[in-house]
Amino acid sequence: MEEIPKDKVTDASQGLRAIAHELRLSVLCLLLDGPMCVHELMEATGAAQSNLSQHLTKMRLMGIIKNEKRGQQVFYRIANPAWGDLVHALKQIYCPEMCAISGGDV
Amino acid sequence: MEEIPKDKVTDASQGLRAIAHELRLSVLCLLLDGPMCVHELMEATGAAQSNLSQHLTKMRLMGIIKNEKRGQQVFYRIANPAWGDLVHALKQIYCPEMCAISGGDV
DNA sequence: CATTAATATTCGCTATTGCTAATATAATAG
DNA sequence: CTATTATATTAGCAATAGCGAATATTAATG
Repeated sequence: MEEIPKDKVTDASQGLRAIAHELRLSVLCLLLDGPMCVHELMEATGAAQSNLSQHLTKMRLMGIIKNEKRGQQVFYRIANPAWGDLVHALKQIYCPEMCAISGGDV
Repeated sequence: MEEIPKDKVTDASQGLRAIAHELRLSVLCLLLDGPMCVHELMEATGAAQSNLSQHLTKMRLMGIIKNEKRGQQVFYRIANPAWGDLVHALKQIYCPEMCAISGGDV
């Protein structure tokens, strides 16, 4: 494997912390399907408004998601599509049966 | 995208927490190249023995790594190779220049 | 058995995280 | 301007995480 410079490991570990939370990971997964506004995320997750807002702020400050104001609503979207690959890898680990691996030697 | 059951999101977020730390992520990356014993990890990371041991224990309890005793040494290895894919996705996000994507439409 | 090397565990402390309740801001409607 | 809706921010607290120092355990060696 490639050597990763120390400061990149620092960045990456901080990025991981930003999604290493049940609610924040749920939000990330939801946003993989496209942008959503806060109250849509509230309904989808069942989270309290203040709590959700704080988590969204944290993810935004860590560069995971971006926001865009439209009228009185704020839409959030994933900043880098590569997070989709990471979530996919996570699925392979925690719900392999969902990934339905067609061909692979054990 | 596929819907992920809530309990799987819980598991996955806990798994992420287990690697969302600079030292633990470093250990994960090191172990991607193969098993290592504790003092090798100490040298490679520069971490204090007690501290490293605590982090290894945490990762082991979370099922990220496994250990095997050989003599008075304990070797650690990654429990699921799919963590390599996840680290790869992380590299795409935090050090894209290292991934040297050959062909890809922007 | 005594010593040393490798690793794990416990303790005490500080720092960080996560949550709720309350309050603030901003846009829109009337 | 007032009220309402959508979202953000702040404060205060409980829970968790992370660290070093000290101690315990386990295996090898003499």
